[in-house]
Amino acid sequence: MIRMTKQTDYGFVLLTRLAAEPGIAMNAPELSAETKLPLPMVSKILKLLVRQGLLASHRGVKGGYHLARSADEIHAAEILRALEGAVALTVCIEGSPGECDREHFCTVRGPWQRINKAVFEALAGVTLAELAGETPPRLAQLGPGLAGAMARLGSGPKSPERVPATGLAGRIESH
Amino acid sequence: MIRMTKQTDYGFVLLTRLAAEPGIAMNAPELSAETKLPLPMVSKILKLLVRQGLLASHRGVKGGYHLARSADEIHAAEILRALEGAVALTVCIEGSPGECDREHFCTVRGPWQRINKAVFEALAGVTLAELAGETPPRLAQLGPGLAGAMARLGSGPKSPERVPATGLAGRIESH
DNA sequence: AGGAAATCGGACTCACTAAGTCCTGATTCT
DNA sequence: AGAATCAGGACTTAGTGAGTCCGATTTCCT
Repeated sequence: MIRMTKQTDYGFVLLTRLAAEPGIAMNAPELSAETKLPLPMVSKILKLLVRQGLLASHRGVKGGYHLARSADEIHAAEILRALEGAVALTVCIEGSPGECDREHFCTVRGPWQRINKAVFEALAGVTLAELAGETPPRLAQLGPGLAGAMARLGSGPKSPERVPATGLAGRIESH
Repeated sequence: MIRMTKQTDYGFVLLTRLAAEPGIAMNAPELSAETKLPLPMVSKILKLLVRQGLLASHRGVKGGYHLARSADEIHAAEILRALEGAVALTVCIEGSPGECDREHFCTVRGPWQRINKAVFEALAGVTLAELAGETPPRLAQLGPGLAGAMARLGSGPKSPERVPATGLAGRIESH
């Protein structure tokens, strides 16, 4: 089952939340409260996103996080790479020779590169703005909001089952 | 780092090998020897592929495995689903309502479905025949052949480092 | 100047699952 | 009948994702 990690899942939720109100900075406790994600986790991911250049931070009392760039300049592939370290299935990429012993006679190379490229382009074609776009900021603020479902998942009676974190991470049955 | 499991990686190697000589059945020890993959693992994966309908098996002394269908009727998405159980990143699929609490107000749904679809189509667009296609069967038989690189990887001085099995499983840096 | 409230960076534990092995039984050919 | 093969589990081990926590640093406010 190929799926993204919870960290990435959370990351999308956090970024989406921040993108909902451009320019406004939020700190970790605020984001944790709104998304119903555990604070240490939120903090960890925010730090990571800063290091990866997707967020900018401001320290101190009135500190917080905000998007490093406009939400329509950040696409899903970038977010995935920042959080997962990389995106897809094979190592056979044009840019990295020497990684694969089979390079010289590998017949699978071409098709896999095609697959990788298609996957990457699909991910690059979706911006954070689109992901957050239709959310009325009001809803996100008051609501269950963007990560509303997490409340239920988070408050369940100690249920460490294999429930995808936000419901984002999961699977695809053919179609 | 999103990547497929070794099991899937191995599965592709085995299927590609079988596709290289259509109609000819091979048993688990033969496949293990040619691909340099550990026999128990090979056996395990072959059994799985039979259960998933990609391979057909014949028991007994002259038993073995062969493709259940023509290699150009099997595509990568199918193989991935058979081995990974599922293919991609999100659970928000049209066919499965109720899986996600956020369904009603989820703004991320549309774009993620687009991503999922694109990924799936990329995978569905590559057939096993293409993956195996350009391999001269001769080479696969004598050669290092399709899984030749595994010899080196498998015979290394006890190195359980994070080396991708065949070099197939790995990552994509943007491009 | 000093305290409060943030972020930053890292080390750490725990649990789950992928990876791999092995054993027993069922089937088929010679 | 016997040998070779697939079938279907149970089982062990190692790696990593998930989550927590702490000390250090920076910044605002009084």
